[in-house]
Amino acid sequence: MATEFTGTGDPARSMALLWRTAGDGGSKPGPRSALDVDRIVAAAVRLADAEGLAALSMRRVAAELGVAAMTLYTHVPGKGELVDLMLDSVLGELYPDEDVVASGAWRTRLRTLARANWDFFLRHPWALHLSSGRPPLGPGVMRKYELELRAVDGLGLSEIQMDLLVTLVNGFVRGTVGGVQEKVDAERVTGISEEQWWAATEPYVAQVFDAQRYPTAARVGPVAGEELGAYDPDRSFEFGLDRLLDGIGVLILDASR
Amino acid sequence: MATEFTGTGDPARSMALLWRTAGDGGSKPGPRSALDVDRIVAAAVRLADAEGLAALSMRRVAAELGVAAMTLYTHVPGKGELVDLMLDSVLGELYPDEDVVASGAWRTRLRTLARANWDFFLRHPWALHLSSGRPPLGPGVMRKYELELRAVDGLGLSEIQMDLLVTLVNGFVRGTVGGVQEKVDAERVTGISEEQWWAATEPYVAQVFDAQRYPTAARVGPVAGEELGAYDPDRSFEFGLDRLLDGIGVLILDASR
DNA sequence: AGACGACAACGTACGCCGTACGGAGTTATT
DNA sequence: AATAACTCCGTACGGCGTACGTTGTCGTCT
Repeated sequence: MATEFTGTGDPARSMALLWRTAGDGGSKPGPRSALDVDRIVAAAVRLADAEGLAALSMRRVAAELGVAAMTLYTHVPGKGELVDLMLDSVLGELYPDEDVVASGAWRTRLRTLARANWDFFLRHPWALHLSSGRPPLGPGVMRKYELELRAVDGLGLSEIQMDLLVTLVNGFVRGTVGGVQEKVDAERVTGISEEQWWAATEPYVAQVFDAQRYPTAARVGPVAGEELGAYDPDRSFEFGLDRLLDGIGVLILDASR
Repeated sequence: MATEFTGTGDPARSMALLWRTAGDGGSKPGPRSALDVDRIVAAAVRLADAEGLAALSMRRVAAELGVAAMTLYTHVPGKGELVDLMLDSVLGELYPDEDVVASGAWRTRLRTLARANWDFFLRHPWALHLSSGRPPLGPGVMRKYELELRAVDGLGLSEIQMDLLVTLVNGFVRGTVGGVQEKVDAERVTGISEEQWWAATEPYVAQVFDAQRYPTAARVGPVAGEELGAYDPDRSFEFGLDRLLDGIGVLILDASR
């Protein structure tokens, strides 16, 4: 797999699809469609959740809906746009309680924000592999940006700092969840569990590993492997988040002086 | 694109390839090969650097080498293993001066480490899209892990904390570079510049954007867009790194007491 | 009522992809 | 000289995204 690229088509069409502003509801000639964008997007999300981005093909989605592959193209310009729609759609799940990210202490707010994104990526691992460079500017993305800005509002920070901070926390979650989630992904795709993989690989590592050349790794690796292998996988998330929040605290303290 | 998965084949074969422990040098029957693993990996890296992971196909790599597609399979078990080899190979570029990450103040060391990884991902954007869940345990990966552990050694931290810290900084870079690099990626792949894309999209955003519903975004978005659009793209990297280092400083201070 | 035209559905086909398989040619060893 | 191992690679299969054109359905207009 590699990252899907999107936004290659007509922006007007993409925006109309994202905001569902296409049909005016007036009756039109031609048969009523049994399909619509929402059903297609929902089926695609279900498929990607269950089997990963690699399994997401127009033919598979169509099959899921009991329809021929080309039928999808009546409703969606192409796969890229479908992926955009999928992402914007699932982003709507974030922060069901909108007030939670904007009330209470800043530390709690940011922790909630980070945790929500972390859970989100665990629920929809495929979202990790989507380009974040040119996000689909649909309602889901807009809402997410707004709510996250509220979480860092009123702290005496400049607008620039607010934007940078939101980007930072999102980047941190993306980066950190990657390491954990990709293990789960790999297990599902390859059918080989983490333990099986390590058991198969470890003997060969032992053959080539030179403790003279890598003394620090020789000391830390085994301890970390035992401790972190057995523990809850999101320990690195909590650890990182604590460090990050401490650092953000310094900034906020400075800003309030 | 979506993330490439690897490590599906025989671990013994993979490790032998990674460590180049296959041939014993003894003369063997059969014609001498004009090709070898290094040449294949180098060609693949060149291709991926220039045109991205999506353009990396066995046929293209073979063409680059003036050879038929299936010829590659004589030297490499499959595409997954080739990608493993590519990653381990380019990781060897990191930290050409090995002492730099292990000497001086911890803050400088970590800054150097992060910057090196940031530059690395800018040079080889495709590496971002590779699964970090089950890294190819070759010499490049081992060396990287060792050198990064040295950067956090001697600070009074436990082995676990050292491992977590290295993971954290790496995760931060991955997450942060993604946002920047994918803009560049998108530009290369789609042929549409960031400005062109925004110019084409902005009018439609204006139509659907509701400043009542998104007051904070309405306030911050334009400022951030102007300021960060014009500035050096790695400003968010520097900003994030400063926050992160401040947070790590708190941990190290605690550990030394 | 009948004709028209817009629309949904979709069969076929093209050029990509990774790679399984088996054959042809080459060369060090026996 | 015979053998066996080895490299190279032509062909083919089942997947992919999707361009194109046909068919059949239905709301609308005459």
